[in-house]
Amino acid sequence: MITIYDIAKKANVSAMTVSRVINNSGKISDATRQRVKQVMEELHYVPNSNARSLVLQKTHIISLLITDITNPFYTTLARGAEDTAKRLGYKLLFGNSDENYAKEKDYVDMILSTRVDGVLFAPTGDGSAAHLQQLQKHNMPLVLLDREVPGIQADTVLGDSKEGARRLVEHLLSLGHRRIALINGSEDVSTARQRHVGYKEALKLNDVPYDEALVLYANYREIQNETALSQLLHLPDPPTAIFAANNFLAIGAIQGLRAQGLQVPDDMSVVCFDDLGLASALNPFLTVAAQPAYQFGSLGMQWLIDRIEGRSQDEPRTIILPSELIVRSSAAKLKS
Amino acid sequence: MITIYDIAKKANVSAMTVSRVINNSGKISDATRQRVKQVMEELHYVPNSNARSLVLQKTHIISLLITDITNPFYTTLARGAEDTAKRLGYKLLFGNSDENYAKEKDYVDMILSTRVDGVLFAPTGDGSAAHLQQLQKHNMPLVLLDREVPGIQADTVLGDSKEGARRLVEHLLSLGHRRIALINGSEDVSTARQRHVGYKEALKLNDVPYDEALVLYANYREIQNETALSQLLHLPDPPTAIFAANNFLAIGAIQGLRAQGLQVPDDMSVVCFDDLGLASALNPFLTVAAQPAYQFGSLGMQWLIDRIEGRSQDEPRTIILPSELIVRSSAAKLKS
DNA sequence: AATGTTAATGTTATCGATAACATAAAAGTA
DNA sequence: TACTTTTATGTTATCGATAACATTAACATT
Repeated sequence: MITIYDIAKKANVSAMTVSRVINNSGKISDATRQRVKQVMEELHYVPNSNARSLVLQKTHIISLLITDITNPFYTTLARGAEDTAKRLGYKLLFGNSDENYAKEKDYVDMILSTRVDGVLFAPTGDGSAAHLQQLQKHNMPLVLLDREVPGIQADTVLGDSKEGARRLVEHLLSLGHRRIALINGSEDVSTARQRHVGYKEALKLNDVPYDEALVLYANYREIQNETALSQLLHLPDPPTAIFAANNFLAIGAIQGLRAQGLQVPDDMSVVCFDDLGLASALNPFLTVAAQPAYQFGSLGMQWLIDRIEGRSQDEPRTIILPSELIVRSSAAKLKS
Repeated sequence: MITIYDIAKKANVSAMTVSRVINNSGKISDATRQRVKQVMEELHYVPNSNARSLVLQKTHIISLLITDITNPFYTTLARGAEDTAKRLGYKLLFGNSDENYAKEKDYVDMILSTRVDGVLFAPTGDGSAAHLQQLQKHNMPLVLLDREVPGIQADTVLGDSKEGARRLVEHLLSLGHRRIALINGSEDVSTARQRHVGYKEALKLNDVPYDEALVLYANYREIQNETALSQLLHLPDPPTAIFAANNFLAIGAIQGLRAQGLQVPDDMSVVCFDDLGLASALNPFLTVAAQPAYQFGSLGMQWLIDRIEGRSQDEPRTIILPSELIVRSSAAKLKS
């Protein structure tokens, strides 16, 4: 590989002069600048950012860790993060934890050893606390996305899980449903807990009794969950509607219902959190609380870079982004 | 940040000894090994991979460049690439060119300056040749994904665009359609050209005349293309079926048809390349030629690492992965 | 006992860049 | 003219790790 020394020799200057040309720093005569630039062109010189990072103590790389690259919520978020990073002169080192603490830990080690400038972190769940502490111990600038983690103080971009859940459930209530099941993510994840709270609130506000038997905790990625579903369907007084805590759970539920010969929304209404990207474009079917995924990424990245570049207050900021209730056709009036 | 020198001082050894402990190289007494390890734990030492890369001339980073992070084909591919990279001890530096040559160029510069060990490259189109040449000039190990680029010799993982197209069109022909439109990606992209060839072949084999007016070249990401569509619909003898060259184009077409009050498949049959991920799970509607996206990524990564680690022959390999025709309900028998 | 081996550790140079300090030549000033 | 200032460039040390080459000390061999 070509180094500044190769350039320096061929242009008859010192390496330092080459460095100055590259960085446009110091004073250089036009003649040498031209000459150096020409040699760089000729030899197709590309600076070695490892060497540069070593002296500058700055990589201009930001790590983005998400939990599921196949979920449109996260890919849209990633796009927001990427666009903003690029605009502000940072590269993205990308990781996918797969909702798996062991993978997440590996990525955290990688992040630290790569000496990235900061991390956009969508935690797997409360168990991410150890990993986040590790990052903070090393003073790694950090912004949390989508999920809070008890015990961790950091800039955080959240969605309005409670409020969104309340509105989805109230939508079902307004359609006449009284037996509404909640198929939730893991109890270990803040959004799942908040959606549960919103669900209870909606029931309470409308004087509908809360029934523990209608609430299931699964895993946000568990597309198929036959047992959970048939458990609900075999209750003495089964639900007439399902509130799924995210898009994958909703699809899993709908597939399960179909497998049992039940139609949505005729035999069962279904609503959920998070829109479906392409799927909704093709077939506007699911009634959802759509979160501003792109904004999660772009705002989070903005905040992170603010911190990296010292433009932030000391105390962490938190924002709760509103979601939008999109009423489509997967939930229908209760047949009396 | 803690360095090996901090460890060395506290453990009363030289930096070299610490390095030996870290890398398990050379001979070290159990006593010192223990002591050094303990100090590393205490100080939460994490090696600086920039420094390491500088001496070793190896980053253990592989760059993955895709053209559209919101397309399920590419996210699934990314997953395959990531899983394989991780298994073989490499990290992923991720980039999204957005089907945009300028962005692609920026990423190529980034790739070179980061001194990654290799690149998995899904090119934007024939215009990527310049970027690929730049990489090859620097001897960067390279595997091309999904699209070939004229003039570039490299390991390449392709889908069977021609064959897949032929089968999709023959499926439409078998349903009685004779006027079949092709809404294609840009002529600048090898897959679009191959799909065009497959389309023509199918017609020829079945003695259906080829009509230029039925063939449109768009852009793989152009979800909405009203003019193109109405152009087709206003032909003297309009098509009864559409073969869209990828999933996005199909969705765009279907949306456009709906906007005109036309139903799929009743008023128009639609088939396309590439499955839809979630969308198909929710609503098995589109008849598609599904490509093994995960395998694109995992095989490509495998090949790339083979090259990086010197386990490959000199001459480039090419593989063409078959696609699977999934017949669903978006294409129906022609009403006579 | 003298010498050769081996095991365990240390020293120095290096990767490719930049910061900080140094210097020579040109230009400005008294 | 002598001296200061400015401009353009060069030298050396440094970032944090590892390779290659020392150097001890302990042990084996004749």
